[in-house]
Amino acid sequence: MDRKKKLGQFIEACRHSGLKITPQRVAVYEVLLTREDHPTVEDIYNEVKKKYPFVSLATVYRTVETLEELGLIRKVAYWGSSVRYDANTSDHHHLICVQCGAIRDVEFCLDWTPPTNIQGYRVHKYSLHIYGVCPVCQAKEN
Amino acid sequence: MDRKKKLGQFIEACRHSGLKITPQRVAVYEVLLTREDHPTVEDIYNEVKKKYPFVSLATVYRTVETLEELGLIRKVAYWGSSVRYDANTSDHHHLICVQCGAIRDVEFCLDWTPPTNIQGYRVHKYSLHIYGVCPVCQAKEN
DNA sequence: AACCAATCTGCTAATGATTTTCAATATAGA
DNA sequence: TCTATATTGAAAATCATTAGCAGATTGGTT
Repeated sequence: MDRKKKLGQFIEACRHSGLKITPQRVAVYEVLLTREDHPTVEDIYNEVKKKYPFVSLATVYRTVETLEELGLIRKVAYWGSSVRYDANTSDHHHLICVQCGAIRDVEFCLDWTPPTNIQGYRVHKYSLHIYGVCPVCQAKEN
Repeated sequence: MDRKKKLGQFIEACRHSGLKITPQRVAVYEVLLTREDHPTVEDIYNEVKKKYPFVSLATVYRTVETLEELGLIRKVAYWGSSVRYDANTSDHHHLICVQCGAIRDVEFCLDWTPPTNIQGYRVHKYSLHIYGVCPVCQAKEN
């Protein structure tokens, strides 16, 4: 579906910035396009390794940084100790499990727009973090 | 003002949990009660060192963990590489500078209450993260 | 189809933040 | 004051992330 389109945009963005299109880069971005759970770099690495067993963790770190600079992915403010990434760069909110750290997109919008100036800060954007217990962790409680 | 009261609650909580009341613990909590900028552990350490030059960074790490377990302080979901702590455990929102990472409390409330169940998550609470450029960084732009 | 310059990659070592280990010390209750 | 137990400081260990470098790939040229 629009995964194809997104990959096309990525190729385009690389060309535009003089970046080379390597299988590793494509693979990293594909993993991010596929997953809904806001994976860590380690998660992405494990996924990419299935296809390219020789890929290096350092390359995955470098690639997510590149993708972020291209504006194709975002860091997600997180709970645990590792950074998580999100290929959905449109405005949306997150649902965070306080037990296991799972992060999902919230499927509704809050129709609220912040003032452009709050307490002297020049405001860019906002995001809502909703904390709770995910269905999987609830099941474990019994 | 109610810093006294909060310290009293802390003493009480320690007694209740069989934790000893040490000058280091009190000092760490006092720093957190005083500061409005959601300091990192390193920040707290530097502040505590003024009073107790021999304090160890490890002790500060241990103490913030203890305080968090007691429910007296909270980790703040963060942007940069170090965890930041907040002695304000009531519901409130944060204003984050995307340049320098400064975090301030937002002085207004959003009168919105999330549903108690969202996409299967049992919702506890939420917080709003507003990103922008703080006055100090704006001044540096000139 | 082979060439070349520039960019990338994988490996390894370095860094920064946080946690653990452990012997010595301080606290709280008897 | 005495003692059991929790806590501390200092140093080593761990985890996530970044940097350095030599060899391999990419993409534009012949």
